[in-house]
Amino acid sequence: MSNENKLTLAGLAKVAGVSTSTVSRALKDNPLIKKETRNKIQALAAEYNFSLNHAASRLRTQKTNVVAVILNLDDETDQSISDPFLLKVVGDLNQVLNKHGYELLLSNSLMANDDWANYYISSSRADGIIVIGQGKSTQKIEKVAKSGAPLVVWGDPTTKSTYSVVGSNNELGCFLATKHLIDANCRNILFVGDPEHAEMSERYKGYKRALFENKLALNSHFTLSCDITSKDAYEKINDIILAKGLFFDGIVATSDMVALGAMKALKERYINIPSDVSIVGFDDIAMAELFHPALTTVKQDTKLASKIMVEQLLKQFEQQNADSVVVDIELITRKSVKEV
Amino acid sequence: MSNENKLTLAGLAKVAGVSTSTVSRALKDNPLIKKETRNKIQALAAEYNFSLNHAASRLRTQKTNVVAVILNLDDETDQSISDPFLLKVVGDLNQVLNKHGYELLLSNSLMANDDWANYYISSSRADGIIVIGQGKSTQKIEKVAKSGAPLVVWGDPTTKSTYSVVGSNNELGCFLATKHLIDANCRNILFVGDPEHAEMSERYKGYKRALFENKLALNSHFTLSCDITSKDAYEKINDIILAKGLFFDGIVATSDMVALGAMKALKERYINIPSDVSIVGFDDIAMAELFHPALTTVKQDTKLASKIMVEQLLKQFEQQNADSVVVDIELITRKSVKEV
DNA sequence: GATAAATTTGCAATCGTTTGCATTATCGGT
DNA sequence: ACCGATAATGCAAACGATTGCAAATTTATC
Repeated sequence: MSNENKLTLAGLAKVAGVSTSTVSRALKDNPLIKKETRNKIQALAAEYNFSLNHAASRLRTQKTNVVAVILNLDDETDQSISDPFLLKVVGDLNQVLNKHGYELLLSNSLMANDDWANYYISSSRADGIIVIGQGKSTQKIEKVAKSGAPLVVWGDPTTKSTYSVVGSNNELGCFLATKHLIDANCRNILFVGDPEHAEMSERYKGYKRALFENKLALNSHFTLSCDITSKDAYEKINDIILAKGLFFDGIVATSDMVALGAMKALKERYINIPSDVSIVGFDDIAMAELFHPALTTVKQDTKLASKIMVEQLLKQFEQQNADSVVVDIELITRKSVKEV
Repeated sequence: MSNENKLTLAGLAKVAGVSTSTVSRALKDNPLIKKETRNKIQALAAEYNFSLNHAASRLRTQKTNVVAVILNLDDETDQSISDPFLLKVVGDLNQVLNKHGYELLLSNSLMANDDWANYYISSSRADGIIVIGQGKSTQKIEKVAKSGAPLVVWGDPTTKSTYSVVGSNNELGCFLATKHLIDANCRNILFVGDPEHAEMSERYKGYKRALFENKLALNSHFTLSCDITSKDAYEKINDIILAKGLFFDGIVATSDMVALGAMKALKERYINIPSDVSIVGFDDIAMAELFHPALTTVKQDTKLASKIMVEQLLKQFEQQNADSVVVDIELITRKSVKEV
């Protein structure tokens, strides 16, 4: 309504009969100001429904209290932006950031130009950047790192980097997953995922190590490259069965969505899970246990991870430097792997 | 790195040998400035990696180019914030907003105080507000509406309101869903959802109308009140079967997550879907077709809805007023309802 | 070549808070 | 009642971009 005559600090000061400095301090409960004056002004502010102009304080303090969260997507497919796992991370981050008094500015890599530091930090839209996903190329991320902007990346923390990466131990996770299949007597294990993608390539290593340590041959036919979407997984599994028949008895999927897509393809061909083919996913999204059979998967603790990411970012706000940190993963055994 | 001597408009002006006004206009490609001057300055800006201080322009122009998106959650459970449907809407909104040059500030109703208009608009953190979900109480929303702030709500558009609501025709959606079950010869149809929740209560009406028009009795035993989470649905279905046995042959679920939770409970008891119990969901989340059996559900077109929501908001930025608009729903028949 | 008209550019105030420093009020002690 | 110390407040200069209006430059006209 009456937006044209919005009450400002100066206006409130006049009402209170004091200077703007006093009001400013009083509202921040600054002990420089006498207790009763503070109370009086705070009461007045409440009464008049006063709210600070945040744009002005940003300009003055050079602090935005905003963190930009960038969903780093490889391809322009709409699919990937709807991966429940990524969105879950966003939701969790939002909770934690809010708790620390920061707001979350959501972006995806398709938007905004390539110079993230410039766009978000220099232009003072945000105080720091959290990138979700390393993607296939870490070029843009490294550019941010080089600029010195506060930065935390959700990705693979075990690979050396100049910036703080927090994430699960992907190699270990996939090693455990593969090992679990081997223990269940699977001998022909398909790896379904995108080995070129940073995090996924670590998972691929884990897969290979498990095979190697168990003296199973690594056969390139058992690497099925596909996007990290259920749709693509569904199609690729369909195709490969059509082309080569059912030549595998286990699947390591690089994400739950991939696993679910694969399961759908199998079910449609009346291939039983887990007796014909065992499968293990990655992420442990909410849906995993709702599926039939309930999906055995490697759980990534997004809640804890979000907490850590924010902590690492806050450290950088205080000029401290922040290392990479690996978040524990856990194999959740359900029903999609046959029992021995 | 060199954050202390960040290049400002004035700095760039000095380099270019012109005034700040000229630079400011040149960067905006203002035709007031001679074409070659514009080019020269733009080139210089690129060379020096210049970026405007957005906080300053906000203050000056009183425009933030930010839209606050509030996830309006009823309960403090973490579950609901991870409902893939809601997050999908956020993702879609982000795409559309970006396309129009706006950024998305994500919030949930638990954060921020109760006076959203004050917090976001008066304090100039955002130019407008999009609320996702009407929740059980529309009090906070009405407060925003009363303040005159640009506002669009995702909810039930068929109920009268003073603000712009965009959403599906929930009554019709659930009517069709129920009708579909009746056509499949279901006679004892359970409604699973929260009739006190704004949108859900409309769905409840649709359910009741379908029963009524088909001369089926409405029995309060067939209304199963539960939260909009798979977990709660799972438990409630479990409980009710334990208490009363399998006294129903159809389920109308108010969301896909609820449907999935219910299906899990049924499957665990070896109740066949759809031959023993048919079920239809609401939303059509990505997972719906991956399930086994693939879930028949009422599709809400989030992409289109997001586009419309943003349009309605932009209208308000131009002082035009924006009506509520209903987005078409569609019954997607898959495999969770028995065929006749 | 002088003047009017059109095109470019610059001046300076403004947006609303914050904060170092100066100033004024208050208080205890003698 | 006076003085120094301490507490409480106010002054005024930033922060950096935008924009109405004035000024300067160029172009057109006779």
